[in-house]
Order: sequence, then C-alpha cells, then structure tokens
Amino acid sequence: MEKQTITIYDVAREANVSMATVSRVVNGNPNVKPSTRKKVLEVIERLDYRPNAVARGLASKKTTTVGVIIPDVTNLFFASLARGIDDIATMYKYNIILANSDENEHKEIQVLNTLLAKQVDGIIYMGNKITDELRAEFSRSKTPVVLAGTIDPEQQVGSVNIDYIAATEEVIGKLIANGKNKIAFVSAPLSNPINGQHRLKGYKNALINANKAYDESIVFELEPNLHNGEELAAKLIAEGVDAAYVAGDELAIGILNGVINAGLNVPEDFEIVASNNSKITEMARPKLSSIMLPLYDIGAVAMRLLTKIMNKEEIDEKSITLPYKIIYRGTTSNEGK
Amino acid sequence: MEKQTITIYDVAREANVSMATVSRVVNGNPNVKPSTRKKVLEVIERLDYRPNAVARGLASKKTTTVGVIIPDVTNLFFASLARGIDDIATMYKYNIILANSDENEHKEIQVLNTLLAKQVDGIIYMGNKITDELRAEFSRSKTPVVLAGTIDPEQQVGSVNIDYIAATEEVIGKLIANGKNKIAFVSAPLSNPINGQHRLKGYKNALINANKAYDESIVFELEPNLHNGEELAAKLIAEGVDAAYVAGDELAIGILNGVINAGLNVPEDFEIVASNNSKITEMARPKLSSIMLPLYDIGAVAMRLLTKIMNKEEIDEKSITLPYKIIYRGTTSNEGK
DNA sequence: ATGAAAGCGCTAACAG
DNA sequence: CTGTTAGCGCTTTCAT
Repeated sequence: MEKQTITIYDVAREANVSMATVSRVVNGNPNVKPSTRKKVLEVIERLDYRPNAVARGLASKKTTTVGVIIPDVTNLFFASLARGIDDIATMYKYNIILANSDENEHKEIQVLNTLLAKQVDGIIYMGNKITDELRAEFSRSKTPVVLAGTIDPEQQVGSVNIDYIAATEEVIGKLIANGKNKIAFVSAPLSNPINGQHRLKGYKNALINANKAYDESIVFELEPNLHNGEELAAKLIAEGVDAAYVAGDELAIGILNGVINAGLNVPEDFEIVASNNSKITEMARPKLSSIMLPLYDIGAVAMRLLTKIMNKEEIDEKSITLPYKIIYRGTTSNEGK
Repeated sequence: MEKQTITIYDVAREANVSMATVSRVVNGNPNVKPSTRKKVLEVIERLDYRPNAVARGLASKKTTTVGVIIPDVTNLFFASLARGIDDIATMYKYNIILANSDENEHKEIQVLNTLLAKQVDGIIYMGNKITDELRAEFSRSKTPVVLAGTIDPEQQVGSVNIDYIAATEEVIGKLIANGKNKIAFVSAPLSNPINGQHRLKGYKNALINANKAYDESIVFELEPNLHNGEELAAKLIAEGVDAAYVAGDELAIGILNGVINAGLNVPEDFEIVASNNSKITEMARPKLSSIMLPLYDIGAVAMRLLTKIMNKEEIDEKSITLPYKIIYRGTTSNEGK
C-alpha cells in the first residue's frame, strides 16, 4: 500500500482552517492569529507535512532555483566560482541546477533551454566567448542572466569580473622590473575575450610602458592542461624566453615543472606568474606567484547581483569589477618588493 | 506590455486539436496520426512553444531532476564524481541540483529536506559518516538514494565504491616490499568509515602479512588540506618514518613538498602513496604514486544505478564495487616492478 | 487516433 | 484575521 502524500488540504482539514490559512503560516505571512498559527503548526508537525515546491512553483511562478552553466566542475577555477554562487544562493533560499557545458556552443544552447523549461528564476553563466546565438537566447527569455568571470563585449547582461587589463599590465611590469627580457604570453584560447582582448592588451601595454617591442612569436595559445604546459617548457627555453605570464593555472604548473625538469632554476633563470590563483598554485614547488582573482567572491557577487535583479531591485551598475591582488610567491624574484 | 507565455492550450487552439494531442506529440506518444503530428509540430515551431517543466512535474509527479549532496565542489575528488554524475544524468535527461554540505550534519539534513521538497526523483549523496538521523531521513521518504564514493556500514541504500581494503593492503605491501620500515598512515578523519574502517584495515592487514607490528603512534588523523600536510612532514621525519600512505591527495602533496623542502630525496629517502588520484597528483613534482580510484566512473555508475532504481528496474546488486588500479609514479621506487 | 475533463498541490486575489 | 475561488500549465484516465 502506497504511502499517501499529505497535502496542504489535509492540514487544513485537520486544523479546521482553510488552505489559505495554512498557506499563510507556511509562508510566514503575519496576518494570522497566533493561536491559529500555533494550531496549524501543530498539525503540520503531527502530520509531518512538507510543502510541495513544484506545486508552489507552478502557482507562484517562482521556483527559487537558479541555473548555473559551468564549463567543467572539475576545473578548480570554475568550481571555486560555483562554490561562491551556491553559498550565496543558499543564503537567499535558492538552489542551483548545475550543468556542465564543456564550453561547447551546442551544449550551452541545449542546457540553457532545459534550464528555461524548468523555469529557473535566473541564470548564472560561466564560459568563454558568448556566441551570437547564445546572446540571442539570453534576450529571448526575460529570465535574468549574470555572467561570472566571463566577459561579453556586448555587455547586454550583468557580469562580475576583475580588471584583467590592469592586473596583467601590472604583473608584466613587475617581470620587466625584475630584469626579464623575453617574457612569453601563454594562454588558453584567445577566442575568450578575457584572454584575447583583456589580458593580451595588458601584456602589450606593459611592453609599451617599458619601450619594448611586441613579439608575436612568444605569444602562445593552447588548450590549458598540464601536459601542454610541460611540453611547452622546452620550446620556451629554446626560444630564449626567461619569464612567462600564464593564463591558466594548470598550464602554469606544467610549464613550471617542465622548466625545472629541464634543469633551470626558478625564479633565477625563469620566472612564472599564473593568473587565477586557484588552490593548485600553492601546491606547486616552488609555490606559484599569481594574480589573485577573488574566485569565490566573483561567484558570490554574481549570485548576489542576480538576486537583486530577480527581486527587481535597483541596480546601480550591472558590470561589476572586483579588486584583485597580486601575490608574489616562489616563482618570481622578490627583491625590492 | 508583458510578453505572454504561450501554453499548450495556445498550441492546441492554433492547431485545431485538443491539449491532449499536443501533449502526446510533445511527449513522443506514438498514438498520433503523422499528419496531425506534423501540423502540431509546425504550430509549436511557429509559436515557439516551450513546455513548462514545472507544470509537467506537478501533473506527472516526476521532475527529471536529481539532487546531489556534495561536501564541497571545490574538492577535486568530489568534483570529479560530480562530473560523472552530471554526464550520465544528462544522458538520461535528468538535471542535477547541486548542494554543498561541508559534511556538516545539520546542513546535510537541511539540504536533503529542501531537495525532497523540490520533489527530486532521486538523490546522490557524497560525504562522510552517515548519521543515524540522516539515515532515518533517507528511509522516511520513498525517494531513492545512492551513495557515491561513500560507505554506509548499514548498507541500506545503493552505493558505488572500490575495495578500499584491498587497495590499501596492496599498496602498503608494495611499500614494504620496497624495503620501507616505518610506514605512516596519514588520513582525513577516521570517523569516515572509508578511512577508519576500510583503509586502516587494509593497512593493518598488510602489516600482518609482513609480520610487522601495528604502531599507533604513526597513524595520523587530520583535516586533509595542503597546510596540514606540509606541517606534518617535519613530524614524520622526526619520527623516523620512511614512507607514508596518505588518504587525501592535497594532504599528500603537502607532505611531499614538506619532505622535499626538508632536504630529503623522494623516493629514495621517503616514499609516498596518495589514494585518490585526482588531477593534482600529476601536478606534484615528482608526480605522486597513487591508488587510482575511477572517480568519474564512480559518479557515473552511481547515477546509472539511480536511474535504474528510479525506473523501478531490477537491480542485481545495489552495492557496486568498481575495479581500481595502482599507478606508481615518481614518489615510490619502482625497481622490480 | 483524438477529445473532455478531472486533477496535481499550492498561491493569490477578493470578499468578508 | 480568515475563507472562497480561481487558476498555474500540463498529464492522464476514460470515452468515443
């Protein structure tokens, strides 16, 4: 015999009140006499009643869940953002539906649509380049979208980032100040505006500031995994590169290990700066110097921004720029710092 | 003027059929004449109709979403499981609601309840010790639960794991065969049955096999983070330990770096074996030898198992044990292997 | 093969 | 402060 799910109606009957009243106490509506509230609460307790969020969602047109599109949870960079997102979501009584996209345009569209079908109240998107098709889908629905740690040059929707240009410029400047002559720019695909437009621009700016020529032959674009980093090390050394700015922590560790295994000393012969400061930068030996993105905060602030939008509050600035730091650890020479 | 959401009713009207028919074509019910199916499909296309999953969920009592309770997405071990879970979920048309619990009993109960309120079709739980209260909640609802990479001695619900005892026993045996005399057992809290009962048992077994005494003074229990590992290294060296089995990859890297920074050679003076083989084991220098848990697969199989249960299919064995491997990399001496 | 109609469990006016 | 009454958008018998 099936266990009968007990509904708001059962509670109403047992408590001798109407469904509306039960609904009121469940939702904390103050317009209920304390004594009847108490009575209802007792029945709820006794019957072990649990409101059905789906029914509630249908009736109220709000699901208190937000969709989160993430390239890959297994990537510490995004996982850290996701953690910030979830914590703030929880704080505001939202849950998150997490969907991996692998930065695949087709999957992104696909996932976005199922998220919308599930009537999420909002969406947080993390990824790379936002295709026109995706942008079109974003605006087609009136569901609010916020970008976390990703940049859309069109700036249609809210977003949270740091000033990648300034950060990169600063760090390259430091490398130059340290006496490095040939500083490589190593990056995940440049199709990502953060890499291709912002970080690269910061790199160029620093070069200009120092009166150095931009040399495209030491700008590398590759899939950001450990192996590619290890492999690139030899090439870097062969090119006479003596420092590298690396967009992608895993890539940075690969390069670091590759360079050391090749017999060079870090930071004496070769300096490296990573750019995300995910947990793994501290696992390297020596520990990686890195731009310190406030990963958790980016996620948290993005979610907070989304709650405001969902709540139709006034937003002063929908493109939020968070402060960054640069932390010089073992892969840069720290004299004079 | 508000954009009017278009419903199944609108489609029915425009296509001159009943809602039931539209519902049928949307759900791929074969009992529809091809010509009318075509007609309906055209209207759906024209009106850009998208079924409301919430309404569907209320009517059908199935939400096609599963809840995933995870200690912390930021932990590569669990993130890897989560990836396997999500991929298989997607394959079977489910979405996942991801909720971080921090292995906090209170949060776990809390989260479980909101998941149930949202009428998830099933739950995948990852964590540590399953408290009696949690176990009680599990059985209180008829929502199926599967444990991924976590052990409940009570074996109430389905679960997917490897044979931790055998794996640990094998790896300790190897360390002994390599001539190591004082092998520490370093672990995250032993309250987790995997650590406290299975892994530790494997460790003891190996000792017995080799006719060595169990020495509690070199069994360490601590929060599994990098810093604790680094700090423990000195103690280990002081104790005259010459090898360590470490349950927790981050912890293992900490110990590795600590030991090397103290001037020892790895693996000559000190061997280390990690036990989860998350991505970071390869980022260490030298790369960490490790028990190779099929993390992704554990998640994937757990989700697959859950789909079967949700689908009320016959389950031959609800406690699944996946094969493991041991991969000897740079932190163990590999002579004779 | 198709339609009518009764819910699914809850919220939200509205009335009192 | 409380009850009545419509729905929310879709699935699902049950007829036809």
